[in-house]
Amino acid sequence: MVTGEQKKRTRASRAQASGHKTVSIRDVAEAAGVSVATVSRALSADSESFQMRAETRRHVLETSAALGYRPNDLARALLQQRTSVLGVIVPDISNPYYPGMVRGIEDVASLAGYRIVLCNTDREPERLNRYLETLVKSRVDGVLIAGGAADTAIDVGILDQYNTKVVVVGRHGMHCPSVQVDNVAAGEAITAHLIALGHRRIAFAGGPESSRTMQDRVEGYRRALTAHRLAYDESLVRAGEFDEDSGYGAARALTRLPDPPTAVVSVNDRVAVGVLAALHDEGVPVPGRMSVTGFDDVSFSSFLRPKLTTVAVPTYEIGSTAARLLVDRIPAGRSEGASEEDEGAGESRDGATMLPTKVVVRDSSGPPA
Amino acid sequence: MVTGEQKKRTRASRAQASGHKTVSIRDVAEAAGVSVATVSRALSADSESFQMRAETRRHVLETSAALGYRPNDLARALLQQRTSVLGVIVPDISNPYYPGMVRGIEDVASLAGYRIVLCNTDREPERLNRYLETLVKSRVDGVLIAGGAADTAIDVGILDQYNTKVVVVGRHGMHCPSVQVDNVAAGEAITAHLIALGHRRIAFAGGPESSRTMQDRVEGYRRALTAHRLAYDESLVRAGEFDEDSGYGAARALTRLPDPPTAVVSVNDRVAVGVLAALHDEGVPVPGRMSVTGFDDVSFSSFLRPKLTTVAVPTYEIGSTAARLLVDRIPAGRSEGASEEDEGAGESRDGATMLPTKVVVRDSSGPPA
DNA sequence: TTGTAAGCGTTATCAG
DNA sequence: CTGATAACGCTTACAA
Repeated sequence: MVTGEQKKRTRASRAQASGHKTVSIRDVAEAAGVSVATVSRALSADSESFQMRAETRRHVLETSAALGYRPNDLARALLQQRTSVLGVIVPDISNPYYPGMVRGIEDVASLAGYRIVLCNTDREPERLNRYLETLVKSRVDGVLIAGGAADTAIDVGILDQYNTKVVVVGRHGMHCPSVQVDNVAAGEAITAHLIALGHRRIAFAGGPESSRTMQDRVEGYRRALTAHRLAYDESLVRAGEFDEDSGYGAARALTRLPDPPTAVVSVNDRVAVGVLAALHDEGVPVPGRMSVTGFDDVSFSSFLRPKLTTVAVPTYEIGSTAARLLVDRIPAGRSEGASEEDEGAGESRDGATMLPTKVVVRDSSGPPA
Repeated sequence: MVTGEQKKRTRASRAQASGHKTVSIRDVAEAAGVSVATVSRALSADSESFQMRAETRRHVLETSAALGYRPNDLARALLQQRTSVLGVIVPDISNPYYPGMVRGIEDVASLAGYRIVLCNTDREPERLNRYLETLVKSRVDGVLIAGGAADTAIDVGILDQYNTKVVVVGRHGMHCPSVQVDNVAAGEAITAHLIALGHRRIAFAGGPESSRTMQDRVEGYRRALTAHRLAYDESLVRAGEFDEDSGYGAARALTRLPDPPTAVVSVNDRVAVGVLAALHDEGVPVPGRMSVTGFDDVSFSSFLRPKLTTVAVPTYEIGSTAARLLVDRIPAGRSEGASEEDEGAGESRDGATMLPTKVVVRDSSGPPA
């Protein structure tokens, strides 16, 4: 009795002092004249599975609604040891490659009952690790790491110490599942397309050398050259950023070469836009005197003039696939461990799920002059 | 004694059963041979403010590190009544207007010690409200709502019942602070630019009629017309989506009109890209026979040929400003209420912070033929 | 069918 | 200077 009164007074006074009134399960219980357990049962997701008088349930539901009660997910999470939160780490959401992917992630996460917390690393390993630390402290159920130095000695230890599942997008050195596109093959394919058109001097534009994506696409470009017995000329590979400016600069430099290339494969569509702009400014007709290709196939690619030949990369699917992979790795019940069964269906633990890319031939590529 | 042993056994067995070993403050306490209170103090952020033997602190810190202990933010949040999480609601992160804004939000949130959870509504009020519900249940400290039916009877009640601060981006009918750009004025300015160039028949392309942003930009367009005694011709206003396709379709329709316009203001840059594409395909020179303007000034605008005349909208700043506004509204201590003082410095409760836009004249606009 | 009470992992308030 | 212990809000055996 006395205890009850005290508690009530505590809550009441705090609420009064702070000027607002977040209602808890106990408030509902008191108002409805039942115990908190009963309220919990009435409001539980699988309420039906409990044996209780329909009348009681109805009454509790009504009171709860009347009071505007919202169960505290924090308390629940603390108890159940799962937060229904996924960490999503990307280099930079304002890089057009990622929004589609994040959308894919959020869509399946949301459908599966998860929220996502978004982190931007700017490809700085230090930031990556700081975010991982934060995410672990907040006990997210899983983390999805996309691009940006995923290799850099990520402290996987802390992740699985706290039972945090991980899925990586892209190539990496980590011991965990991943979703990838074969950028090497894609780079090779788009370059081969140019070679088939008759090009012999082909340049490569844009992208930071530290990026694995960039490295792979260049590697593919290089392989295509080699496969067709064409020389790999370093002066034709212009690294930079993933933006228009890099493309612009690269193209200007390229056209000024004593022996300029007849085609340039860009590391992504933004870079290609820059290339196209520079070529336009230099009065170089595309594809007449120079063929140009992009990578990713973002929305505006087919609206450029000339329409951009590019490699379609299914960013949305990359995201949704990765999210599904992650969600599926998270044990359902509150304290499952590594029970053998739930890892079923040929889904390998550390497997790389490869998604297809596709060369989309449009108008910016054609035979050399 | 007995109780202690029991507890220990419980933890141990659970850990064993589940196969992993998330370490708690009690584990650290036991390992270090001190009480949990001491551990908590040693690890507290303002540890220095506590009176304790340096030796003890050092020892605790070491043990903690050795065990790989990561404090559980959930427990802390439950106790302190604040999660350090911000909800961010946008129509669609893959719409290029939002990534920059979200980046701005995340940057200041992160710096202020907040994480952000991202939600996409696709402008569906139902989804908006479902997300709000979720966010409140997870007890986020604040919510940032950008665009997309922010008007639609948002249940503000539940928000401040659970003491969740809100900031809105864009015009709205809610009783809370907001960050806005004056889209009406901007629409008027860009249209005026065209009029000053000598245009008399000016069209408007793209954007869903349900969008407030669209409505405002059209309204500005209309006002400019009226101010200059030009007729507002409904057949010249082609609604659609915010994408390239809408621009393309609108432009084709416009050029086929018996008395086609000599200029078209697009609701955003993506639409403008579509317009440009259509005009190119129709053989209509820009700006020779048709001037085109965009809105937002996204990264590629200055790389289009002709370079796009547009209205620069500071999306990053919109995000960072809104986030700062929100963070500043969240009480620092754990259970502050609406104490009068901390609302100081002329920062009005429901004020609209207006951010400037700027007409950027480039090459896609010029005098009519 | 419903209630009691033991935690989940912290921090803060008292004592010692 | 350090240690018990009571919350925070919820779920779930176990009792009644």
